[in-house]
Amino acid sequence: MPDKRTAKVISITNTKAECRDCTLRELCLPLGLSETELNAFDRLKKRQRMLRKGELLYRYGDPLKSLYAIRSGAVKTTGLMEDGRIQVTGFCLPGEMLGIDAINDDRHPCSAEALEITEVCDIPYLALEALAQEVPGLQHQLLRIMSQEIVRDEQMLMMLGRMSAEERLASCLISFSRRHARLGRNGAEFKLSMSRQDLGDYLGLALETVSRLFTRFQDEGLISVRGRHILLRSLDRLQALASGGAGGRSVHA
Amino acid sequence: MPDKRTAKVISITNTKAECRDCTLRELCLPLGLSETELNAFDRLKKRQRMLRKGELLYRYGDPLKSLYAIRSGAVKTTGLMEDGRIQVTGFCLPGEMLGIDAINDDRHPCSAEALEITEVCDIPYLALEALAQEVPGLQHQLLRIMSQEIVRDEQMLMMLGRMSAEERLASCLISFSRRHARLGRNGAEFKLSMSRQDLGDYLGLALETVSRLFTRFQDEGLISVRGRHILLRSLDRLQALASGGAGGRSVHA
DNA sequence: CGTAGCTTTGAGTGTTATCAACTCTCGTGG
DNA sequence: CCACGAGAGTTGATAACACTCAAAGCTACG
Repeated sequence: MPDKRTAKVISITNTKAECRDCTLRELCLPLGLSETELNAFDRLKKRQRMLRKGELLYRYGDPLKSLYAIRSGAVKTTGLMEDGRIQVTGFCLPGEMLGIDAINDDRHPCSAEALEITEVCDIPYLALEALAQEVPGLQHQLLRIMSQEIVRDEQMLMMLGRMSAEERLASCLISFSRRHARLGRNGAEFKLSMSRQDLGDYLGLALETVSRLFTRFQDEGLISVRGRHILLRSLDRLQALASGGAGGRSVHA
Repeated sequence: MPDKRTAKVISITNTKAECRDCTLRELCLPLGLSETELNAFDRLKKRQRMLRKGELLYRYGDPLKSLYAIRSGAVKTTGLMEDGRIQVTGFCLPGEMLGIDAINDDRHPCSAEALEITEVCDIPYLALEALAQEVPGLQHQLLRIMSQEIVRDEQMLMMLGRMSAEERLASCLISFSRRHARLGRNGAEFKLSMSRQDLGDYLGLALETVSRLFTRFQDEGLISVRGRHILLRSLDRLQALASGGAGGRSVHA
């Protein structure tokens, strides 16, 4: 996958990164920091770099050096079972953080792979923890983000444990929609950066099932699909589906 | 469920609790704190109280006041779907912590219910966060515990997303075994404090499936079951089962 | 323009859910 | 001490949802 010919084009790697100038400031780790705190945080030497599609940010077992923030693009994190089965534990979009599950024992318990050209921001962890000791707002924000990750995982547990295939895909689409909207993009129309296989490995479904569901949702007028291009046509009915509502008909709660 | 007659017996509630005297010190939040740090931590006013079977420690939506550590007994945490379906997101045994998923937005995103007589330790959260700001070891330990929770949830995702019913129950039994052993108890023999229904709601299975699996495991000589009393007869073969090994035969890796 | 990988679609199967009846256990009160 | 009842657990029959295997259609990239 590494391609020699484009290598020098990517030498934009290892630029210094400052949050004060970043458009994602208010969606990312620095959210809620005061002016002073933000300045302190920007003294932390963060690195910005670029990953090509398929490149790994870190790999299962790697020692924890940094946490990562996505600036653009998309990343999937995958856990591996002994017998080779894969579970995608999450997709990361811009403004979201990555790697906090490594704090527990200083090693990454999963691998992270870029799904497209992706800019990430390295935040050296030891320095971050030290700084959080000084800056109350930062400690709080760090704890908050970790707690949020736990909540997300628990919602995912609910999804995998108790939802039908249909409900899972509907929830997933709604989640993507919300996260796109958060970035100021159109929440009703977006391009998936992951394959059907990845979606299946995330939702606990076979890729064929995911594919069939896309066609079904389209036939029912819920969405339009062309390959990875998605248009949500009825968010209401999707939402009803996602929460176990009666077979896709919209429900007036 | 609340029973007037036993009420005054339970008035051991609201005792002050000190970690220095607690046998679980090395398994719980204070793990790894220095003598000085532990003293500082003990200045935090923690409360000890008792829950009877069925009592709720907190309920979905409650504001975050404290984190909780289990001293004895067992607790289950449950998320609820709009249509009433339940997902048990975890079981908590002594030495384990509870409530950290509430930090994200200052409300508990799930309910916590005692499965038997249970002693818990209230750790007021605001004071804890403030203290963590002063005591580096404590901040670190707090971050570590949260990260650990994320790792656990991710393993659970793998389980629900990719494992068969058989593999799920085997993993679950092994997990209980390890956690009992950690407490210095016999890891091969223990009493489940939860119903088949609870186990099903945790593993994403119907209670009937759980029941059938117990009988099957027993027939195959993997375990002995009498109601909630479990004896693990072949940890090796269970382990093989849990990791997708060939139908229960022991595998020489 | 060809090829490799991704996606769709179909047919058949299997695991697990659901529904229903029966049994066991344990706590309660007679 | 025994009888009773309720909740928990077991077992069986049936059905559905999603998986697997297989093949054909697309897309995108070189």
